[in-house]
Amino acid sequence: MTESVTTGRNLTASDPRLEVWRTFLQAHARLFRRLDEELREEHGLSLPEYEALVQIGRAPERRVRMSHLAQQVLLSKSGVTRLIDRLVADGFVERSACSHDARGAEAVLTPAGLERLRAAATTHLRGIDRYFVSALGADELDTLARTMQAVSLRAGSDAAAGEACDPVPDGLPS
Amino acid sequence: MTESVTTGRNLTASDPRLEVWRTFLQAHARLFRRLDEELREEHGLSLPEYEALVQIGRAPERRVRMSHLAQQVLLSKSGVTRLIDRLVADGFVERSACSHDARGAEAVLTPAGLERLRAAATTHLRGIDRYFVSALGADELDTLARTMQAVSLRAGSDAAAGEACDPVPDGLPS
DNA sequence: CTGATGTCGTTGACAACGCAACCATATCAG
DNA sequence: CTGATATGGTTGCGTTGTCAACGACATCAG
Repeated sequence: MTESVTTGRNLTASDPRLEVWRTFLQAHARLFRRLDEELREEHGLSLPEYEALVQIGRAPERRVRMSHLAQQVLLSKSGVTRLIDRLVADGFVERSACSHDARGAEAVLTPAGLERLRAAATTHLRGIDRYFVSALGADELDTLARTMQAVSLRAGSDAAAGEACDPVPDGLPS
Repeated sequence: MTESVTTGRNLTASDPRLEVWRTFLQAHARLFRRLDEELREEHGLSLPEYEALVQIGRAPERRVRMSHLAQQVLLSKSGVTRLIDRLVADGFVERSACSHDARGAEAVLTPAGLERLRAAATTHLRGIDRYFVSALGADELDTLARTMQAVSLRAGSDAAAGEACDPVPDGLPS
C-alpha cells in the first residue's frame, strides 16, 4: 500500500510532498486574511487597495498607468479599473489622462490618499513582521525568496515572468 | 549578495524582506491560477472544487461533514455550501444526512464524482510536480514546509492586536 | 493619407465568496 | 421535562473579481 515516495519522478496522491503544497496554500490564506482584516479594521482598506496605493505612492510623480498597476497588484485589467473606482470614490486617488498616450489613464495619489497610505503602512509592516518575517530565519527568508522566484517562473502563465521591473525602491515618500 | 538587513527589529518600507513577501504573493497567484486553469480546461473543475472532491474521496466511506470540508478547503461555511451545490448539480456529489447528528449534512462522492476525481488527479499532480515540486530541491521543500507551518501558526491563531502567539502548541515539533 | 491591426481602459453580465440572519437540532442547567 | 444556550448548515445580500465585447487611440503598411 505504501508507495515509496521520493524515489521517482512521478508524484502520486500519497506523496508527502503534496502536504507541503497544502501547507503552502494554508499559510497563504491565513496570512492574507489576517493582513487584510487588520487593514480593514484599522484603516478601512482592503489588502489589494493598500497595495495599489503603495504602487502609486512609490512611483515617480505618484502616478501610475493602469496597465502597470494590474501587474503589480496581480489583478486583471477590469479588476484594476474597479479597484481604482473605489479608491477614487474614497478620495484617495484621482484619474488623469496620460500625456504620452491618449488611450492611457493614470492613477494619481491625492493628499488624502498619501495620508491614508502612510497610516496604513504602519499596520501592514507590523503585520508582515509579526506573521511573516519573524517566523523565518534570515537564511530561511533567503531560501524562500529563491524558491518562490523559481515557482513563479515556472508557473508564469505568459511570459512577463521575472521582468524585474522594480528599480528604485525609494520606499514610501516622506 | 544578500545583505544582512537584520539590523533592527522594525520593518521599514524599503526593507528588502518586503520583496520576499511580494514574491511569495506572486508565486501563489501564478501557481494557483495555472493549476486552476489546467483543471478547468481539461476537466471542467475549479481548483477548490477539485480539492473538495479529494477531501471527500479520501475520507472513509467517501463522505465528509460540511464543517470538516470547510477547514480543508479553506472556505467559509456558506462557501462550502455553495461549492457542494455546484458539485451536486454536476452529479459528482450527493448530500446525505449525518447519522449521528441530525443537524449535520455530509457530502458523498458519486461514482461519476470518483471517476472525475481520478481523471483530474492526473492533471493536478502533473501540475504540482511541474510548477511546484520540481522547482524545489528536497531540502528546500523541507524548509518550505517548516516555514509555511510557522507562518500558518502565527497568522492563524487569534492574536490580532495584542500579543505574539504562544509557540508551538504541540504536535508539530522542530 | 488611409485602412488594417494591436493596445489601453471601461462596461455589462456573471461567478464566487464572506457575513449576518436564520432555522433545526444538540446539549446542558435546573 | 423545560428552557437557555451552542452548533451545523442554508439563505439573502453585498462585495470583489473575471471574461468578453466595446470604443478610443496608436502604429504601421501601402
